[in-house]
Amino acid sequence: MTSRKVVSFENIKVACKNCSLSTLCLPMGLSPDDVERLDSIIKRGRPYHRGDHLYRGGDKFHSLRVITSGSVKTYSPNEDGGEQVLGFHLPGELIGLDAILDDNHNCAAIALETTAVCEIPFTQLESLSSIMPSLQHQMYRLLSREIGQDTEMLTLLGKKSAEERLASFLLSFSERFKQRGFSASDFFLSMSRHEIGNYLGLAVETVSRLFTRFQDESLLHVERKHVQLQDIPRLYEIVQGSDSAKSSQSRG
Amino acid sequence: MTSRKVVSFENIKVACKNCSLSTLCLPMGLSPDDVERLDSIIKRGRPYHRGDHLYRGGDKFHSLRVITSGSVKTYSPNEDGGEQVLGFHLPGELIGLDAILDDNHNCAAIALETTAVCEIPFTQLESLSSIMPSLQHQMYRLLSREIGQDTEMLTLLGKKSAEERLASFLLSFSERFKQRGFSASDFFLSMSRHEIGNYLGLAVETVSRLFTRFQDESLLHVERKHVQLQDIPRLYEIVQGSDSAKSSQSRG
DNA sequence: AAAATGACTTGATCCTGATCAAGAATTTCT
DNA sequence: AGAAATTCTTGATCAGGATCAAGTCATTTT
Repeated sequence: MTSRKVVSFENIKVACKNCSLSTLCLPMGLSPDDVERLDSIIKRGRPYHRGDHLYRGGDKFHSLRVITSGSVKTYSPNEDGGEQVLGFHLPGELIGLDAILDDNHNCAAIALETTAVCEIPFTQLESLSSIMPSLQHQMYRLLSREIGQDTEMLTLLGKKSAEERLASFLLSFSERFKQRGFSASDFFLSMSRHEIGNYLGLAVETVSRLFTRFQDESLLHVERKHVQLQDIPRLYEIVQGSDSAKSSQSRG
Repeated sequence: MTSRKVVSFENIKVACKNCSLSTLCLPMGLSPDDVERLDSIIKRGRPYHRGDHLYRGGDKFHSLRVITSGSVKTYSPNEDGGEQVLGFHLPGELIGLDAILDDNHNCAAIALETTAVCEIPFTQLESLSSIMPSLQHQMYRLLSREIGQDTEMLTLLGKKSAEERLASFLLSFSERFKQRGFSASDFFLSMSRHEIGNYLGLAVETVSRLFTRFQDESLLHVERKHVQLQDIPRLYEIVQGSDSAKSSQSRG
């Protein structure tokens, strides 16, 4: 056996340069050399199972994390025992950015299904970004993007009706699945109705009723976690908040 | 006149090292030398008047801005002509972070009163942060803080009642004025009731009624924009969402 | 397979806060 | 100063979505 050219399957899989997510992820836009250097500080652990915490509120912050497979819910435990769901994260997405401020996780992250992640020790990432302007720039961009996404969410929670919120939620998943090479119109949601409601500032019952209504209106077909979007353009109209979508076909 | 030691008032005023805000602002935690270097890239223009835009949605992004006096509202124009108020910014606060992503302002910023700002050209800031690890770290922290603040706001809009929202709003100003050396209990709000309502996801009328009610309950005294908080501890109880505050003295 | 558990749906009712409407106070304009 | 335009307040009514309650379906346990 010639050892030089033989690489095990595992070795191929775990490098950024071989990762199908690299165009969505931290290495986005970096040169191959830079990707290699970034890769050298990344740790890949065993996968998490459904319900496992990646980190909890109060945990010491050491690493940012990128989901590589599966999905994750982040949430902020609030004083009175409840929680606010902050986001649902798919492969390629970076979590933990809010913990940089004081080296402490103020939020928690939990696996919604079997989930693998890359861990990026932040101190090392910071050092690396000092000597790699493109990485520094990428970090600024990712942090900025997170802020932009949060402000979109503020608009959603501050101004949108229940149906606009759910339509927006579904289209967000549609777009993100599409980006990742999956169907934009046929997918499984890994979170419960309760979690969707919490995230969108709605009661479970409202979410359930809306799914039923959207199905009655032929916007989608839904069966438990399996969603098939049947009229994406009209979902976009609903998100716009214009009542054009309503008036053209109101109720059922 | 000996020219060496004579410095004009203006020269003193415009340097970070002489600025009373430096402990709240970008220079926070930097060494005097580093502050000096940061200072060298900062531009200080003429003040804005009430209603002037610092930037508009769609403007090309070139600088982050720090408010040095006055106050600023940031908002995101939404499709149907309306707007979502994203924040009210006081001296020492940094705005424009959301524009790093694509070198474009997606939001707008407008002066609520006569307002002075420092402009920090982002390209130069980025170069500087490459060679000044402490500045880079500070930037990461500020971006992370912004994310944390946004997620707090998500909880507010997703879960809190109208009275919890207004109490939270007032205490936020109370804390920020206090940090800046002003009274925590006696201040002027520079924004209109309409803008408060928009920010908090409430109708103007609701905001107005809540002010009246809070006054009836001796939580505060309000006259137009002038607010005097009379029972800060109870306002904190209200924010907690526990109905302890309600039950102890309901309505008036 | 039966029972238990938890997730989801559906229906009935209630309540918070929106909307509509009008008047009062303040600021701006001429 | 007087008129006009805003902003703010207050009252009356309405509605979207929460809450309460019960039942259905799916999954897990024994």
